[in-house]
Amino acid sequence: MGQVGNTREQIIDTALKLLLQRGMNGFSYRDISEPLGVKNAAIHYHFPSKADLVEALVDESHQMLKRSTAEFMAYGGAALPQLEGLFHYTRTQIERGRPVCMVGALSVDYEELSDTGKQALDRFMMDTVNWLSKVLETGREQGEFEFRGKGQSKAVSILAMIQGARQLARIHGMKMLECTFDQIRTDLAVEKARADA
Amino acid sequence: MGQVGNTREQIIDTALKLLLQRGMNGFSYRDISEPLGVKNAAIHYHFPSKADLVEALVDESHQMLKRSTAEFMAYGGAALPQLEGLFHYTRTQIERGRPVCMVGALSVDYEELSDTGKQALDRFMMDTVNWLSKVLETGREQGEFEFRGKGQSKAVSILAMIQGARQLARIHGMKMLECTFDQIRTDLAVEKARADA
DNA sequence: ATCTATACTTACTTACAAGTAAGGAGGATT
DNA sequence: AATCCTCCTTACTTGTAAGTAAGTATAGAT
Repeated sequence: MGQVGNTREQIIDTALKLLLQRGMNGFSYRDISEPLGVKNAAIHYHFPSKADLVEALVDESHQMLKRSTAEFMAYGGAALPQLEGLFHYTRTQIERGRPVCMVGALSVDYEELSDTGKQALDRFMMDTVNWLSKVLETGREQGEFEFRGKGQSKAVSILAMIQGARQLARIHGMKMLECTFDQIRTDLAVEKARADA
Repeated sequence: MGQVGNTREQIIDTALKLLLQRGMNGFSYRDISEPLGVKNAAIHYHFPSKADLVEALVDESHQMLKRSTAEFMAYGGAALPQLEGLFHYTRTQIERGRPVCMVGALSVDYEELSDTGKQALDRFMMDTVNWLSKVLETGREQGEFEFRGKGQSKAVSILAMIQGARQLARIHGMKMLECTFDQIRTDLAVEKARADA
């Protein structure tokens, strides 16, 4: 009892899984406290209201993805490995008990979110759009990708696709996700790389 | 009181909006009964458990889309108007108080669904994939569309995209949806129709 | 006229969720 | 040595959700 900051991290880890597995109204503080072996009120100590908790979880998700995209940069300036990094990140999240993404999960409960929660979700989303937007345009300039329209528009559509595919995958299996990843690759591939009719 | 089958339809209409606006655990039988001016138990009379209700709502959504896709056929055999029909259908659903789609909403609560509910959701999804798959392949054969990969794969990715975009639109406004529709059009357009770099 | 099925209402039970108030235990601070 | 801050626990309140059992009103069939 009383380890520095340990409980808070464990709460976030447990609550994040619960939120993404069951939705905002599908879990209670009890579902968090029981597996951690603490009492209900301990959660309220760290996160007075559920709105506070959910907001922290949005920020946590945002930071997690940000840390990963920063790592993808380490693969060099190439765009394709960064896109593949995003695919791999998505796969890993599912394997780690987070079947759907934060934006997908909370879009359903959107009207119940606090104002700051809504803002945090919007920041998360737009930040990701902007990152992918740059990756796509860089990729096109460098001759790695081929696509029509603006980078921003393509980025929105690809993120929508991944988010949707992750949900389809929960219902009909991982092949829905992999099939979508393949379609994104095929759609972006430069002419010579085509293999189909 | 006692009009034949009227209450049941009103329950479905009200509950469908509530489910898509707030998610499966975001509304109660009271939220349905109060606006309809009936008592809580009246809902339980028609739908003994919430699992029964949700299953009926999945079927209702499925039938609604099926009726619409059947109407799109009346536009003639052309593929593009059928795709535009789907876009229009999505827009109309949002305007009518159904911001996200059934598959997107329930994918979050998937593990809480009854077995028959899961099956109904899967049928809905795969039925839609198969319909769009045919539209796309017909469109490609007729020279209306141009795309790489299999029709089935492209259909999955487009449906994932629309589902995701509908959720993004709830958070960041309708332009997210329209931007995605435009991207789908641009991606599918035959060479001569290109307008961008 | 009675019966019966449908479509409810009244009244209730059980369970759990969110949140709070007050107190305790331990380490660090003065 | 006493105090204070952090991180909890105990014990509670209030509200609401799901579901049920038993009764009632009405229409149509017998």
